[in-house]
Amino acid sequence: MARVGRRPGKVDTRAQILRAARAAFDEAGYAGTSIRAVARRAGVDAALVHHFFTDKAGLFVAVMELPVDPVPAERVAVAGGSSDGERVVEGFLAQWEQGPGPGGSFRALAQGICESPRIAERMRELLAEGTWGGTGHGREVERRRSALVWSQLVGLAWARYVVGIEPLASADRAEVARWVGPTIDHYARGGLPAGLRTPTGGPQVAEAGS
Amino acid sequence: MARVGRRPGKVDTRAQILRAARAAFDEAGYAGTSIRAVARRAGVDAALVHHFFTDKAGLFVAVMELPVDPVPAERVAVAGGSSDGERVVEGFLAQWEQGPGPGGSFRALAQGICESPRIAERMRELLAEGTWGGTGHGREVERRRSALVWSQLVGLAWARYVVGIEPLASADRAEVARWVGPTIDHYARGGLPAGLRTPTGGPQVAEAGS
DNA sequence: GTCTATAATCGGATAGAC
DNA sequence: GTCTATCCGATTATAGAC
Repeated sequence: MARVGRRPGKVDTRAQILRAARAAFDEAGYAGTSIRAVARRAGVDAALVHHFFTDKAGLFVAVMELPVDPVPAERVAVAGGSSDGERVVEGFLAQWEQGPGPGGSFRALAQGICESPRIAERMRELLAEGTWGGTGHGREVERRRSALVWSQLVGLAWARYVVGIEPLASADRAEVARWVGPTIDHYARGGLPAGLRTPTGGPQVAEAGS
Repeated sequence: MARVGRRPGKVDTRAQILRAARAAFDEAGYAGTSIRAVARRAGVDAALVHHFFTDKAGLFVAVMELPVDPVPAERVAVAGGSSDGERVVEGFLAQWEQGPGPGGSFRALAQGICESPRIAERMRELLAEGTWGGTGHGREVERRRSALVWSQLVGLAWARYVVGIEPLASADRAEVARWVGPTIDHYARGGLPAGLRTPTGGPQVAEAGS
């Protein structure tokens, strides 16, 4: 009874720093965000940030850990049986369009990857680890498919959020998904035996599954 | 006669700064490169760089102006009649693999775009202006095609050069081109009338009409 | 046009007291 | 766990002498 609503004293400082850092990275990017600024925003001291996350890259990696997973969409695309490209694209985009800034998190992530080799490496790990669930056959091909899917998704996000190329920047998610979906399908499960083939051919072939 | 071989006294200082800046950006990225470092490298004073290019972003934009054109490949893809996707991809990659660092220029460019809105805007301009040569019909569609092509190309470069995702990072250019080429073809001239269609299907649909 | 010197900040990181 | 104080390094930008 008395233990029910136990308020976590001061447990939230770390999480608070994380939230502040995430917001700051979203707004100002990786280089544009200082540890001091994060601390100020979180209402704590800068040294605290340090002794929690060691250094700036560590903080960034920690921030990226939980809230936004850069891979799940891709995971779905390759591993899941229902590789509906459109859904994958829409989900991928939706994930980055939660916060206030339009795709601010993506910009921050991209910036971080550019600047810190450590972050880039962390991304590689994430990608590699999340790629194939249990399928042991055709490792090489699966890896290739996964990489190709990811390349298109990341390029799309880049065009939409960072550079702002029209009509990709302003179009509806659903519309963009319609444009890019087939490519994802192609990469994820299109036939590319050896000499390669052209894109899937999808819907026009009666029930394309799914 | 006497004027033939006139050596340009000290005309090369500006160009020298540009070369130095380009090399520096390639190696250390945008944020990692200081104006001072550029000046040191060029053998001139930092103030000179300033009074030539105003600020860091200006220098970067100037650097990007001439040596590497981020769009020509795409221009070929959309405008040129011979929209050979594979060629486009290979040309695009080859362009970034000239210098010492593997794709260092791309990383630098990406970093610059991330950080400086001004650079991002400059990129937007470049993209927009280089997109359609003289074709006035189907502006909207052409723009979309162009944007999609660019999204895939940039995503590929990102995966290959910046993050280093395998097998995209180590594979031969030609091989990567074989993987991605069909997608470029699809975006550049695949049929997507209104309700959209799925990837080209290319060869199997006789003359796709364009 | 070119460079020296310096101003004015601001960044990350550490040591050590509460 | 938390914060104060501080070191040290680097950067942009400017003022002004040759």
